[in-house]
Amino acid sequence: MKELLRGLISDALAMASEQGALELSEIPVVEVEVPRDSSHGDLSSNVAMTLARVVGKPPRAIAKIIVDCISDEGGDLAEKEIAGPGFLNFTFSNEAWRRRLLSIIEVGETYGSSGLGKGRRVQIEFVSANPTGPLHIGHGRGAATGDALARLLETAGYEVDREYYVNDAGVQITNLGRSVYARYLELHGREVQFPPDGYPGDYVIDIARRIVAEEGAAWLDREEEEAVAHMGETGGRAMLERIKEDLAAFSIRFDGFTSEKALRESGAVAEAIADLRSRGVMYEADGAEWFRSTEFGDDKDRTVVKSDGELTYFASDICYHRAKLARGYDRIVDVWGADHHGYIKRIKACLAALDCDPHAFSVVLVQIVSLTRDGRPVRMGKRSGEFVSLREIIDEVGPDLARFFFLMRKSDAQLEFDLELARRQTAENPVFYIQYAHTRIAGIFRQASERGIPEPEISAVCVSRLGNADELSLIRLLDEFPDLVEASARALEPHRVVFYAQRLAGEFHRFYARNKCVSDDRELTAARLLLVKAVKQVIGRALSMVGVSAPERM
RNA sequence: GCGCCAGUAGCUCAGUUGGAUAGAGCAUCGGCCUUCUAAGCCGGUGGUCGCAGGUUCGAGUCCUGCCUGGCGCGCCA
Repeated sequence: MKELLRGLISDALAMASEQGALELSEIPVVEVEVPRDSSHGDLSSNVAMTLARVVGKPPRAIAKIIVDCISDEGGDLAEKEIAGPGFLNFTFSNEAWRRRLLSIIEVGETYGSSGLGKGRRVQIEFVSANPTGPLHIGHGRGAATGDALARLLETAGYEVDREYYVNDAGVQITNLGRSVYARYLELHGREVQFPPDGYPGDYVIDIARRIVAEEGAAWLDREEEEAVAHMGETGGRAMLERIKEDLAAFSIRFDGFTSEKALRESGAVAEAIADLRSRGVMYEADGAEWFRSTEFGDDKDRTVVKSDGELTYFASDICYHRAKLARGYDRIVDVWGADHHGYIKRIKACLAALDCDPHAFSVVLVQIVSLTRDGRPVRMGKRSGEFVSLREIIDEVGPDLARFFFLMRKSDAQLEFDLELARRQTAENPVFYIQYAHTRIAGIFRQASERGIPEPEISAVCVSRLGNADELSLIRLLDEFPDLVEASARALEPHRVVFYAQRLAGEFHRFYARNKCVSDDRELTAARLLLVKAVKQVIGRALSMVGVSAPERM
């Protein structure tokens, strides 16, 4: 409807300009929005106010001219008024809303999809947790966010690849190896000092047990270094498998896993560094090699090759992001824990040095989840070995609830997740509130079919009985859906979809409480069935966009 | 010290990228089942939008300075 109104206003401006009522060198972009207060009509525009300075007339006078020039041949408008400092408030005719509903139903399953992305390819990298331990609740939020972003961008017309970057090289894997080795020795009755940087979790013992079961005591006689390397590798592989299982339990799939180790061993990292050298953005100092990232907006230059010849973590990152570019993505989105925000500048710098358009790269930061149980904080952190795994959350509250809670706040705001509350409070749970709306509509259709009422055909005649306030509110909200999807995609903010779903469910429950869908009035029944069918479809779509199921029965 | 994020109702949070009288859920108080699922609906209570300036027709939103909280500032990963 926004588009429709923008057209009417633009035409009016053109006419006013032609008639000399307004002196316009060009027709400006007309902004139209849903007013907060419904007494201000269905849509309002501030053009008259923004034009005031350009045309040199008071806003209300301009508004008057525009209103007089609007030619509403289709009968779409019921009211047009000038209000306050110069707002133009419009109310559409019921007929216009009914036409809108029909067009929504005709679009069908794909309603809400858009061509915003124009089929461009975007890669979303998320989770990317080190394979040194199971996923914890923070990773869960990243997973829910990344996956929802992927779904959102797909809906907005992008072609999306989901990728997990595996940090399976370097110190942390060695530490895992040392930890497993220590447990391995313990299992063979040896007294050992557990490594100070080791991972104390029980899962490390599980890995050691597995190695004992499969390989016996063979490693007792080998060199420690060799054993540690082996156990790091085995452990990392085992952890990655477990991570994949946890993700599967969360219904999250990836199109690809890129291994840091593989990047290093293939020589790709060396190649990336050579590339930067050839671009003249590397230099040597203090025996190390640096990337001149300050030239691209970073706060300080960054070490790429240490003075002992070892590569830094950043070196792999340069390579990985360079590889993303080489794969031809039009956009790159990285979902990171907020504690990594300090890395944004250096990655941007590296991409800029590689001639990548800075707008093509975005980082979505996911803030800490503070987990509480019975109102008391649950401590987290792999170091302490005392953390709540994603798996425990899923087992406790289920994937739908977990996903929904992770997405209930914008991702860069801290989130409090109380497990007991999530479980206990099921009666007033927002997830169920939305799902219940979907279920109720399914119930309406069950009722209709029991009474032998046929699926209504889509026609103008059919919806002609719609027009009360509850019905119109629903159509208005349905109308907003495509804009909502686009805005969420543009802002990379999936939580907006959650809030929309809550609003729509609320509007439906109100409608449901006051209006009977299936009645003896066959025309009205058919009309309302069409309406709620559209509502069901959109609620279902919104839920699926955040990865939450939409049940037919509860 | 520098940088990033946040500060909105008792609590948890939205706020359509600068719009009109700042919203929702929870909590609390009071109503509503002869009706397609009451996991629901309707109403009441509740606010110095951290503080102070500035920008303009108009600021929760933008700019500056301060206050508070979280995080980050390695030849760690």
